[in-house]
Amino acid sequence: MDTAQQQGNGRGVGQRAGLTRDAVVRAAREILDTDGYPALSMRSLARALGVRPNTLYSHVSDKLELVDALLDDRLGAVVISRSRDPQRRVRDMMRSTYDVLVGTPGLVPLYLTRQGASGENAQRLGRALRADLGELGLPEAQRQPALSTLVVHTIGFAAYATADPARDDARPARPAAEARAEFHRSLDWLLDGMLSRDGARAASGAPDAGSEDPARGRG
Amino acid sequence: MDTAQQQGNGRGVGQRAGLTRDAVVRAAREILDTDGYPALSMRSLARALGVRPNTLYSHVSDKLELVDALLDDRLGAVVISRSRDPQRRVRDMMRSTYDVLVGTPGLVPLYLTRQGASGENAQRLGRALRADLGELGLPEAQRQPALSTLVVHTIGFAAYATADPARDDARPARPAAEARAEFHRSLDWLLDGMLSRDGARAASGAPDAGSEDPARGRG
DNA sequence: CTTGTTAACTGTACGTTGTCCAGTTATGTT
DNA sequence: AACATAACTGGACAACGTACAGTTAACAAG
Repeated sequence: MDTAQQQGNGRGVGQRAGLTRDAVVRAAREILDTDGYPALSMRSLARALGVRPNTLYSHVSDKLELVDALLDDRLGAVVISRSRDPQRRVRDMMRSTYDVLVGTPGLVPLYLTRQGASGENAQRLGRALRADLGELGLPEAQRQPALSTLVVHTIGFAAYATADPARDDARPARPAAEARAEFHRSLDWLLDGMLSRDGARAASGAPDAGSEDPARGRG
Repeated sequence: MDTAQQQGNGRGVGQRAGLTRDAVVRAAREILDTDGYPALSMRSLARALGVRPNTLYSHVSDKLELVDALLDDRLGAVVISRSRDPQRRVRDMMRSTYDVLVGTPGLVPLYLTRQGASGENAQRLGRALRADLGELGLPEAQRQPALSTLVVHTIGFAAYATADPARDDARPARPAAEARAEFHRSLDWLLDGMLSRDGARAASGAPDAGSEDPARGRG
């Protein structure tokens, strides 16, 4: 943090600004926190760094790569629970994930689009959760499905909570605390269903025959 | 369908093309089906209709409005289940929703962003589901939360299933049938947890004290 | 059958985006 | 002290959504 990121735009051609990939990601995160995702463009980011837009491509190959870096970066803020009860651990980590995601609204849909960020932090979190699910008695083969179920559910709720409501209808934009409580409840439902023997039965051996063939899209 | 939508670009100024808002939406849906969401721009849509881009603004106020129309349009393909068992009805409708959503990959994240489309079809589906949830014994106050839980969960899974995997890692891109089965299982879990008395207890009166304060994002 | 109003269209253009190409030159290596 | 590397600039391209000001076809009213 010695020579970098002052916005000194009075720099001639060939003069270095001392950027690093990390500095770029960090600056992007700052824009994200301050002005939200729509305000994050390669150009605004370059401007914030006192640099021409194309310069960024020396440190990041793509906007997509930058976004991926941001996604995983965020996941570093999720706390790995240290509770004694494994179910409580899972619950707390998912709650924490939700809170972190809701903290950066515009980014959330991208977690879905990018299949949940496969970076370092994501893997660390995934390992912890898988271990806990194993400890909770889920057979090996069901752990990964259960994990992505939890993750997708959580991201989905975060995305929904941070969505801007449709412009035309005047729904009063439900407060964040309420959305959070709703997520907590649904998470309990999901965990209950997932971990109860009943749930296991319904999942594997339920009479699926006689289903009325729920038309796979007709348009 | 008499005078419209042939791509006769040899039309002078002031000459009408006979467009209607419906024709525009229909053409947009076609582009969506054929070439996917990224290929849908106001300009490509105009090109497909044999018209200049700004013409579209006579029929649609915005791209956002167009997208909203498309979102709800899609939901029209969801089949309202007629099964005898209300839980089966709910399950089938959510499954159908999933199938429909997966049918238009690029559109799915927008359902989250736009808070699930509040158009005519969405409301029809919502009414049916709420009624069934009532029939299943959920108290009035819990129906709406339960409904959005189901919806968010379903959209989340559809979004995840249709996401293009991160470019760098070579995960073998799990087949669609597998993703579908996974969704079915998770939906059963969720319904089980939601409708069991156990679930109700865990949701309302569980000892939430003593939680280790799952840090709400630390930076 | 004329007249006037409305709204569907075109032409043009603005500002924005991500990204590429061809240079320049500071920096680290030999 | 000469050289390779890579961090930068200048400029540009193709695409995007959308606005403004015209032209004129279609329709209602007289």
